[in-house]
Amino acid sequence: MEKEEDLLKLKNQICFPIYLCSKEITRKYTPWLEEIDLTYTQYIVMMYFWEKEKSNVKDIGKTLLLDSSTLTPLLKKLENKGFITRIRSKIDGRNLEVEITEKGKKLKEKAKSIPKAMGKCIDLSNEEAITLYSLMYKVLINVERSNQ
Amino acid sequence: MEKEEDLLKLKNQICFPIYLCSKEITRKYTPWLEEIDLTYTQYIVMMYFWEKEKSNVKDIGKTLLLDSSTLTPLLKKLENKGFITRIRSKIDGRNLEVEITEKGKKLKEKAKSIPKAMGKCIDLSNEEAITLYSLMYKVLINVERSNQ
DNA sequence: TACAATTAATTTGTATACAAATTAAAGGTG
DNA sequence: CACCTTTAATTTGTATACAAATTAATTGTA
Repeated sequence: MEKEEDLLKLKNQICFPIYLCSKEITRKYTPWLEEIDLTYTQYIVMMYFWEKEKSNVKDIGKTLLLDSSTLTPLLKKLENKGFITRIRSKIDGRNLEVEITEKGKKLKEKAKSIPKAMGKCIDLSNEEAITLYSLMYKVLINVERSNQ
Repeated sequence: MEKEEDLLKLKNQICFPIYLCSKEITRKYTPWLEEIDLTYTQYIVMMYFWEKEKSNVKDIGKTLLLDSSTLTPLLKKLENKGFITRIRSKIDGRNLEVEITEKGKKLKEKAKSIPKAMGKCIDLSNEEAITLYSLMYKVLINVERSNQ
């Protein structure tokens, strides 16, 4: 039986390894992403646009769980790099229409090899990966639900 | 059979949910940690000191996988709050001796309830938690190993 | 149709994160 | 013992993150 105070030990924490994993994985991506002039968060946003050509700040944020105040400067950077365009909507001036460019679409070709390379580093069996995947989404759903 | 380009879809990413989980969990901690005047990273560092009263920047960084350039300002903040002391070593002037204070030790009492509250939000069965835990450390070890 | 309420994005402020450069101290070697 | 190398921490620069405040536009309603 675990004492309440033992739960504060790092080795008994479940969140700590998740935090570490996220950081180390992001760090691992860096050299590959540098070759295509992206950071990890920018890569996530580009993946979003490789599936959905046009969107707006709010919808991006809802999918990627990113605050608009994080997205605003990030999208400006992607615009400067020529991967997306940002145009204030004429129908509803509150919205910003964000759209992938041809250059942005072409970037997908260069990024193609990254998932496999990363998968090799993470080096989980197919079964382990599936288990991890579903557990992560379970935690996500539970944590989000507990917000209500 | 998955096409190479399908691996770039967000729903096929294993790293993306880890990234999301880490962020959302950190966000979930915030209100509880605010009550004891800590951020999540500061909390991690305090957990470290609840197990090891005295250390230095390098050793903290090695355990928590934090760069010294992240730790320097963070430790100064913890010092300002009175939870630790920072004293340049007299034996080896390159080292900074970082030590928990009485106030820092007392903080543990206030933090005691946090792990259980967080566990309730995450809401995994014992078995799931163990599986997740070991998978996270497996990924961590694999990713670190791939750095050599 | 004025105007209050709502909504979307931006700005501001604070706190990570890490790479690269710098500083300062200690160790190793001819 | 001078000097080169190594090591530990700090500083600098860039990029997230998010809360709270602000701005600008639209919507709902009396």
